[in-house]
Amino acid sequence: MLKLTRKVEYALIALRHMQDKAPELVSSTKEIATQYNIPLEILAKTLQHLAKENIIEPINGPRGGYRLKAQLGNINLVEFFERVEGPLGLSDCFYDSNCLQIDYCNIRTPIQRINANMINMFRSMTVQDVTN
Amino acid sequence: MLKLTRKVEYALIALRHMQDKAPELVSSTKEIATQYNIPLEILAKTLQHLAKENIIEPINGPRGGYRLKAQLGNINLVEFFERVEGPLGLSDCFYDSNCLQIDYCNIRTPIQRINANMINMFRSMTVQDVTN
DNA sequence: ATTATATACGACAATAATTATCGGATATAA
DNA sequence: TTATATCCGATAATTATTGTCGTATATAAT
Repeated sequence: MLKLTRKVEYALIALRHMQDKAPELVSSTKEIATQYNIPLEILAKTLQHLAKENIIEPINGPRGGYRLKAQLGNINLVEFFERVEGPLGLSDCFYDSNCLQIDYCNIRTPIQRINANMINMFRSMTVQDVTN
Repeated sequence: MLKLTRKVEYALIALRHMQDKAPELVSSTKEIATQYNIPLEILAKTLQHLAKENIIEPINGPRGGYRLKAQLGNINLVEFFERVEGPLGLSDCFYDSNCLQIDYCNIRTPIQRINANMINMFRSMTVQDVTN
């Protein structure tokens, strides 16, 4: 409960790795997977996703890899989580009405308040707060 | 990601249901399950768990059920989540070292900071903030 | 040109966590 | 005695997450 996914963790590890280098230097999937002991294929998918989101820039071919493209200080954690994992919320019912309780639920409003607190908290931090 | 479990939601629904009644009145599992469209057996387990935690009091036999025992305003949400679901944290590595990245991880410290923010936020609210 | 090394990406498989079900026990009010 | 309730371990089903495979495309170096 209330956990980050591996995908998010791998993404953050990779971003921090890139951030620790000079901006023009490139990091390959293999290099990162080896160094942090992350399954190569999963990390590859994750990085491809970040590239599609324009957070990193892919460089094809041998000696290729990725480097940072976006300003990590401009991406707050809610935005980042949603770009990597989709809609964020303590319960699904805030963005999807497929819940058996929804018509009778007596905690929807209070949970929504708490959800708002959580969202605000994550929005007050940027990716750079993690990668620095 | 970052979701509550059904178990926690069912527990909160049940507690609010009890809180809405006069304190000496009893609510049966069946009554709550029916009213909120919750699978009976799961709710039963959840309520048994809450009873073991001394949050509610069981009344055996026909016309039995449960009623509130603890002061919901005295139980903050971190305590509640942990009593219902076990240790709380954005990643397992804060209470369990079974992680392949743990020796090389470059985001452990920053994630721990964020985790602390989240814990503080949930600790600043009580169960009563949900059931009222 | 050829080769080696990289990303790109859809389909699929395995694993783990969550959610739900079953069977039979005990307690007690009517 | 009976009906209705909690109690509780074992297990099954479902879903979400995590991981794998195969193949295609891009490009730098030789």
